Amino acid sequence: MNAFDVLKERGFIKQTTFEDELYDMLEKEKVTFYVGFDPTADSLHIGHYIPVMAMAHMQRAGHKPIALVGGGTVMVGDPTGKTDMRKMLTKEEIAENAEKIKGQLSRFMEFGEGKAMLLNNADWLLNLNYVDFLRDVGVHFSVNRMLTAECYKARMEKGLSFLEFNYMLMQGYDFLYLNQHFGCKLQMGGDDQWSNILAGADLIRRKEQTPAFACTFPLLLNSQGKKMGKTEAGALWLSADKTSPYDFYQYWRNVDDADVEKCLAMLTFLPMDEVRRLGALQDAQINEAKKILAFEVTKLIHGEEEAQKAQSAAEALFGKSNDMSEIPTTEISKAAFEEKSRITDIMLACGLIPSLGEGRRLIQQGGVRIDDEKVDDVNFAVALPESGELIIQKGKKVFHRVRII
RNA sequence: GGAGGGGUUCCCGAGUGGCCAAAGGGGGCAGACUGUAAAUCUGUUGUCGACGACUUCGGUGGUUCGAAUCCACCUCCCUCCA
Repeated sequence: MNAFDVLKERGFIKQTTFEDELYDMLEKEKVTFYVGFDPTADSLHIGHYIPVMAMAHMQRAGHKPIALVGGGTVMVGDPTGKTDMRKMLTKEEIAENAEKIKGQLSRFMEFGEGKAMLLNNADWLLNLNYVDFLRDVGVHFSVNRMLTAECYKARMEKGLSFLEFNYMLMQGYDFLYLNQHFGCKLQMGGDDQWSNILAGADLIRRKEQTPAFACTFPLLLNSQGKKMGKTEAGALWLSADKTSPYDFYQYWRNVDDADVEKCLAMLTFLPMDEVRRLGALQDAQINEAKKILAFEVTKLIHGEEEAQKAQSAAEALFGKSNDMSEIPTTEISKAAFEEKSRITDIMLACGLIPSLGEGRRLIQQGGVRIDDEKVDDVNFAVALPESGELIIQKGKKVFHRVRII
């Protein structure tokens, strides 16, 4: 099956250039393509996962991925769709983030001789000569045309610095560089990158007179058009330190009915027949599909063992099983417990609430239970449990174990 | 460089001397209803030893019994002109 068909069927294709030509090329040859990742944080989040999955599908179909860490381009910052200029990171922060992201990416693809490659554009961007670059690359860009690009619209209102205006040229140059040095012919990325990707493809066609293609993925939006993967704590991260496997699992277990099929198609490797079957389930039955979705995605990101644990924890709390072993747990020393045994203090110590006032509010509204007993006194003093542990429930879905040591 | 307009709580945005911990909306959290869904309705949303106290309205200093509100300086942003 042509890689393009696979991606299309699973909903990965948003826009492409010269679709027919691209299709033919993917049919006939092993295509080297690249996707860029900006090291703005020290972990990838779920938004990056769409491209990662797409790369994996491409690799399975026999093509050669290049994962490009934007260690050079972040120095400038992509203004696309942003209303404000991004906070500038120091060179040290960027280098550190780039390293961590490299580590994460290598879990999702096979790297090595003849397989996927991992590059950092800092290696060629940082030492560019300004005048040479302008004469070499800058001549091919029309400011008039750039200004009409959709991606700068938000900035035409609030202002765009010259620094950021150069971002497009740098990303375009990346593509050219990869084309010249590695025969890269296709750049893929989130749909917000469309303008930047086109810039590169055009640059190659102009300078090298050879074909180059652009292809974008849809952003992961829920049925209401909002970006998915946002939680109270911010983004849904791929690293276990930032988003625990349990929380990660719960996020997918709780997706909107309308989004289940799309998520299964894009975030898992389940065969499409199965995806369609699960997505068609109605009413309460669709919970089955959500369980599978949550398990599969958690497995891909955190491994089978963690996925299993997250699933048993969820079943213990919401369902039939009594296996309570995998709930998030906080250990409190006996001395500390005896000193501060007020329920709100304990919740604060567990990180369940940001302040005592918040805890008080929760209790007043009947949202706190200890070992399934509703707490109705704000100053309730928790008795030292004989078993050495207790389960605090916050709201309907958040469970936390306290173990006295 | 010149002229004008602004910086308010998580976000947007009211407030122009005491009645302001600060309207309204968004978002968040909780309750009801449910399928660990959505929609809807209700409550709540600075902190704390809590009918009180403390910290908050870009920063610093001042006027005043009393300042988010008035004055001075500083700083950042926007618009127009150069």
